[in-house]
Amino acid sequence: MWKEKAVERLRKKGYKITPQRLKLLEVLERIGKRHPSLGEVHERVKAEFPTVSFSTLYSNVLTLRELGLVELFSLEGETRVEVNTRPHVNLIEGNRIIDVNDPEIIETIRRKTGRNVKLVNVLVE
Amino acid sequence: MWKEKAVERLRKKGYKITPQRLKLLEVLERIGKRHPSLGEVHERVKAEFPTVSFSTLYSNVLTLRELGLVELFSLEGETRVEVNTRPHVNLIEGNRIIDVNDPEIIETIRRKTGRNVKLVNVLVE
DNA sequence: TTTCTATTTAAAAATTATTTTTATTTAGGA
DNA sequence: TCCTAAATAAAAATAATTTTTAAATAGAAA
Repeated sequence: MWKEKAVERLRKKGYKITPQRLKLLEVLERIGKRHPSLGEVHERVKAEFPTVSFSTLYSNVLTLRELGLVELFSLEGETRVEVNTRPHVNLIEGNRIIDVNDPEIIETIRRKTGRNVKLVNVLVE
Repeated sequence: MWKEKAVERLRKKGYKITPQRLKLLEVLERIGKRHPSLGEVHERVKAEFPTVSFSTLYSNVLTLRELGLVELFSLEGETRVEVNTRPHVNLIEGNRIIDVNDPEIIETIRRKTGRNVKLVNVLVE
């Protein structure tokens, strides 16, 4: 599971496994597929660990990004968290984001652009 | 040209062709390909028409979006302006954005997702 | 088990980027 | 030239981070 991988990587890099971090990992494992905004993640974490401040959450999300455990991207002025760090397609319609696992799309883009694709955000109507 | 099309559509919809708007259209025609942020657009406009306020520029950009003359998308916490309203691929590497006109990519995505594609933002490394 | 200390946390302040409000000015039709 | 709805500029308000700093603590070492 993603959470176990995250704990493992944090440990290996010398980060401390604090209760706040564990709760964050738990929440991301649970709702990461929804590509929550930082504010939404904070709300979810607070629901189960009310003393966690936004700045703590924020700094921990940045740590996860440095370790390659999450990607961040902007949508409508908010930062969204992407837990699926493998190249894939996000179908974005307004505020809704749907994960699409379709290697052919990724491969077509890689082949035609010659670039190493991290994430594909498709705005649809 | 895009600017002429924009003037035409503004007129048809009853919007007034103010000097501030004309300058905005001129700037967007010139630097739109770079996907400038709102702040960058404002700087460029101010360089040639110093009294234009951000709020004026902002409200005019929103008007252009309503008329389908520009698209807006977020990148690293900033709103970027997209003048190319035809479906296409933006190759995004950090702060650099490169337009890629490749109908095959668009068609592959449309076919595989069954959705009407507006814009494809590809994050590459 | 206790100590130690670099790391982490929480709170608050600061920053950045919009978004809204409002009083004044003006483009363009009559 | 006049008129007025639309547009503008300035400022205030809001939203979302990002930074700063002092206090608390995880976990290694004794």
